[in-house]
Amino acid sequence: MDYNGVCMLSFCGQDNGTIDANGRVKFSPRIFSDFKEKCDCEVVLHALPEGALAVYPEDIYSNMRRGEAKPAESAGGSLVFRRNLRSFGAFSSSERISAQGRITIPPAFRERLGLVPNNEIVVVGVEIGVEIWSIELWSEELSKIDEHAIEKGEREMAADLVINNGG
Amino acid sequence: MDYNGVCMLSFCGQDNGTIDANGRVKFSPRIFSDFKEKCDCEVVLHALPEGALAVYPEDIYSNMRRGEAKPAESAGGSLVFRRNLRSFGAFSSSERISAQGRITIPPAFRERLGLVPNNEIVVVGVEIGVEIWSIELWSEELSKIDEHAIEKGEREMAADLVINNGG
DNA sequence: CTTGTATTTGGATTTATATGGATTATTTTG
DNA sequence: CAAAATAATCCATATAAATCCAAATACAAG
Repeated sequence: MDYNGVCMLSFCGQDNGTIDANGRVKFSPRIFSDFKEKCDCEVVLHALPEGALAVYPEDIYSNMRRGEAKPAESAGGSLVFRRNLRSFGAFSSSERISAQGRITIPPAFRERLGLVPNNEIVVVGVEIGVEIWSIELWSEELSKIDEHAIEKGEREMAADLVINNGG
Repeated sequence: MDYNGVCMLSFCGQDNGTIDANGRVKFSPRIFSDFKEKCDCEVVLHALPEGALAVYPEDIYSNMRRGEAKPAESAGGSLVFRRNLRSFGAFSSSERISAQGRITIPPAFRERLGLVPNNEIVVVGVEIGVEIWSIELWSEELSKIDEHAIEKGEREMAADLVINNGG
């Protein structure tokens, strides 16, 4: 069942939280409800290079990974191919969200992402799933997003000044 | 049976471990479960040139080698082909994972890969199987993977700033 | 060929850790 | 202000890791 009768937007908003002593994160009721509905709590965790832990419903992740044709045949002869398998295999993991809405961050991912026990974290909705950020890395990421948007806007304005006879 | 009812992704994640005094590595319950399911614990070990020991289910390894068609006919006339056969022949070996989830690294592979008794190792999931790395070589490999991902991301963001009239 | 020794292999026991649930406190909402 | 819902804490159980030990095998010497 959907959350409080509100169902239009899935996986949105930001929730602050902490990682408990055993490396577990608890989702807010809203996010928990979305995962129950979309994938019966079966998710894939993927450590992103920019420093966040993505949490996607399983089918979303499958679609992302589809298109890797014939992995076995290609792995023997190609270093590029093996590195590709490594960067997805090593940084992904199937997990299940518990009945209390908690998920354990695999130890191998913790250091890398700043997601160590007792730290403050932010759960960020990204429409197709959520991302878990350490509070420090999230504020850095926000700055980068802002910076990029401002730069892009300025370029757009500059382009608008150029007379375009073809228009 | 699959592990904990979670089965979508096989052979994923990273597990730290050690090689015991007799040169044996123990797989995590997850990885062990994947091998039981996929190949009844019959695997092929293959020492990769980048310094890891690949552990593949037997049929995966067969598929990998199938790309190299008709070895008998080709071997007579081609040095490249003979060398290919040699490097796979010399650096591969069939093994069976024990009932406790342990595997013995053949002595011939140890020195070459830094996989000597009492060393720290990392078992890395690569979707079609796993790789066993010495902790030192793995952190070097990780740096290379990270560097590549970061460079790729920066180029993508830079491209997004360019005004595209065709859009 | 036989016996003694060393090595290796597999399994059992102990110790530590992680998981899930229950309880209590806090906050929110009507 | 009361009731419900959510968050935080704590604890019991289950699970996995580490250590240790015994059996089996291989090896060497006599």
